[in-house]
Amino acid sequence: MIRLIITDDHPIVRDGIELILSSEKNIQIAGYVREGAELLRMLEGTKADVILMDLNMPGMNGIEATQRVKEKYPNIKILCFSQYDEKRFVRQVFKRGANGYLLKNAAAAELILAIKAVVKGDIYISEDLSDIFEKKPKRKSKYSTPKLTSRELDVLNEICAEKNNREIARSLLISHNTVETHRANLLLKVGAKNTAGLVKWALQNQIV
Amino acid sequence: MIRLIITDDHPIVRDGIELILSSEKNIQIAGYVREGAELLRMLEGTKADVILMDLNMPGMNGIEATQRVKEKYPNIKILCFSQYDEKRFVRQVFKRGANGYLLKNAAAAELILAIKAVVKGDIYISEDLSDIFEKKPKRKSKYSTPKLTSRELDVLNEICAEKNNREIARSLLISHNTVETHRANLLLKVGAKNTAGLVKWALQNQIV
DNA sequence: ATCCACCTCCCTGAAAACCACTATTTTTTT
DNA sequence: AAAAAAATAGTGGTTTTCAGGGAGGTGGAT
Repeated sequence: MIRLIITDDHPIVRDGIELILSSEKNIQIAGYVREGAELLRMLEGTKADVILMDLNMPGMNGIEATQRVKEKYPNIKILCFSQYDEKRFVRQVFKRGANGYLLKNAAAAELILAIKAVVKGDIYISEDLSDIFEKKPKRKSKYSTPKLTSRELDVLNEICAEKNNREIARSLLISHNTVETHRANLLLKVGAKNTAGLVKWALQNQIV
Repeated sequence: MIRLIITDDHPIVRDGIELILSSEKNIQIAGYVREGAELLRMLEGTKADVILMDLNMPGMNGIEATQRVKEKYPNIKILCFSQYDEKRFVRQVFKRGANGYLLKNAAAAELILAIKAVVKGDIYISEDLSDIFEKKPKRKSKYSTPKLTSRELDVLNEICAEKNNREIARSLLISHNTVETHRANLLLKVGAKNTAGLVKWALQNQIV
């Protein structure tokens, strides 16, 4: 029997999942919570095998919740469930230990498939997203803040100073191509999508 | 018997609504479509009393669809159904003839209530939204950042969420040109040079 | 001695951002 | 009722970033 906790702030979604799973005899809904903090509280008293995790929630969001749950209960599988198909969420969430990523426009059958897959120990990723992982088996899921090299930190600092690549190149005395390489590596390491993400990360991690 | 068409691109949501309405004998789901154009096609061959309309859809969005439906079938009631953070569309949809506005985090009972209300001819609006029709508390007084308009704040928020102009346009349901205008004004007002500067300012002023 | 992380540099094509305008409509204020 | 502010949308252009490749050189660790 698979015990499932649904984490989503929309009752409609919960009901939808309930309906879909009602035909599945060996999946049992062990609980329903609206956001991350509530989930952590529930886990103290309730056993679960898998958590269906919405990413966009009020209070503690799904990304943070994924990390917290995995820190405390590494055996609980986490299947992320999101309407956003952006790469950055996928990366971030897997870096924090998620076991699957399902889009909300998935069909009913796919939901059941995905739950069973992650419980079995597999990684499940929605069709539309799988291309993201084909290329890079490189960075294994180390859910710690990525370490930046000193040169990358230099570049990040300059980016936060609102400089563009050519200006950065001039002040670091390197080619603008090199700056672009560092920038690309930064995006990858930090899990950002663009400059906005880099600056946000830098400020939140007190780099600047 | 109330004939209902559900317009939403998430199968999960449809299933949830189905489950909630299964207990209601006099509401019948006459159809299910994923976006506006599909809805219009369906209405040519199917009778309906009320449409539960998601606002944020691929293809034709709910605002445009509302207008089109009302032009052709003024008797069909339209109950808009949207995320909490799409409050700003309330005015727009009512201007186009909507009969109700329900948040997606509404409880099951509220959904049934709302459907019945609009069919009866009433206007139904979610509790959390009624304040919109009273007076507008100025955002600037609250946030001690008198510089930005509320729409600019919306855009700034989305920028910090690492979205590009087209993505922002899609989620605010405006043209990407408009987003660019807001962005240009933001750069001017904040005194930033580029995206990096905007994000830095936003974080330092606790906008996000 | 050789593997590896890091730094360096280069390329292309596409997407996105930025700039400088004009201009209409809607909403709020006076 | 008029004026001001905000929100909307557009044109047409330049610059910058992004996503991919590849590739040579260094210095430290195994």
